[in-house]
Amino acid sequence: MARPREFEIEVATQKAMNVFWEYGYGGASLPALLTGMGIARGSFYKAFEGKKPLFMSVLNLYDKEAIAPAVTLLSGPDSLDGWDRIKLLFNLVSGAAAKGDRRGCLVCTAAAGPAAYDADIARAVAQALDKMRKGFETALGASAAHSSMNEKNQRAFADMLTAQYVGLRILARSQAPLATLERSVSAIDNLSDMVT
Amino acid sequence: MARPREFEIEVATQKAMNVFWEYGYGGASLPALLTGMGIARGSFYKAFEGKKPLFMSVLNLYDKEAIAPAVTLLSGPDSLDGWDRIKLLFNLVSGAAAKGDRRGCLVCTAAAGPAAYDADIARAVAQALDKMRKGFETALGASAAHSSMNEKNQRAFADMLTAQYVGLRILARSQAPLATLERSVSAIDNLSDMVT
DNA sequence: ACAGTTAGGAACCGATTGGTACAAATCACA
DNA sequence: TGTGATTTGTACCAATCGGTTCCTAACTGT
Repeated sequence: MARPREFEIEVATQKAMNVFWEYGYGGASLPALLTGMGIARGSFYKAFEGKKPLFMSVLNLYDKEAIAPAVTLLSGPDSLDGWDRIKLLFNLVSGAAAKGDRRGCLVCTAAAGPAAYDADIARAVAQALDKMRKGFETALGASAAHSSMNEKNQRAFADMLTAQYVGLRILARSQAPLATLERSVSAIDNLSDMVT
Repeated sequence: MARPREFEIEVATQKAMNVFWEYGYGGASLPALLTGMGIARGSFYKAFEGKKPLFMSVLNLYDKEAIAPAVTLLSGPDSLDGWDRIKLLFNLVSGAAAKGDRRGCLVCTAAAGPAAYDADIARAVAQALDKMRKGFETALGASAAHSSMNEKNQRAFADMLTAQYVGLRILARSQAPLATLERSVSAIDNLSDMVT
């Protein structure tokens, strides 16, 4: 009953995610977003409500496409020991940097940026990171070496690993030497023999 | 033989540091900087060369006023065990957040922001963080529980602690719940009993 | 074929960005 | 008391920011 949209919202949001991921929220200008999304200004404001609402959608999408898989990895499979899952996750992080991916983590970059002055973004960031934290907690519970820790210490350890994850991803984005990232991860690997 | 400057470069740089610290590099607008520094545009461009050169000076000042003291804490005194110094540092970090200081660390915020696309800033950030890393390494060498670690593992552990520091300071800036920061630090405290 | 409805895209908006130009004010020295 | 040197502050600059307006193009149901 009217002219159909020439693009798909989800595809455009996905492309917007890539732009935000590379440039950050503040660094992604509207023209850059439009180019990356392959649409014009008019279509943009028709389909979305503006830059920030789009970013909130992007955060939601990133949660589905990046956070959730990480949490899934940490939560299973049962055939893999919990601590091995954690080691695997951190090795994937340094591995991504080794392959040249220096974008870091969209949520972590947002944490260091707009979350400081925007309550909505801060809330979304906190929720995403809390999922990571729960993932670490689940993995620790499924670790032969750590499942006997008392609940309080397990929770604290999960928080620490979350902070470690954030730090690593920020360092990756800051162009830190690859060796630095890999040594940090190797130290995590070694912790497996020590922290029980 | 000419009109004297009505302000002191160092004091103005100090004030600029506070503005950058609170708003970040990109978030600190020139008017905001001028207001914070208490000078006018003309004086600014006479005394400094622009926003980015000023920021480089600010990074240098931050290195002196915040990084160096932290490294000093990690490097001594000998009366305090190395690991206790590390614990103290992390407790100071969560303690600052508890007192309402949510600015995080200027260098860490820069790592997540302009360091991604500005090589000069990335270099300065990497240098500052490497000082922290060396501080951690020194402290580990002065720790009864860790001084016997082999050099490679000690280095990796120091890198890991640096990433932990960055993560914590970013989380503090992101308005993360204080309890999260404090649990992370308590986990570091507990590591002392475990990682040897 | 036509009416109704929506998407597309360019022109435009005021506000703000970092940076420059220049005249007036203020000093030191003769 | 000039005179030369330098700072100061204002006016101004082009460029860019995110966002709005509005006309045209394109499609669907009748």
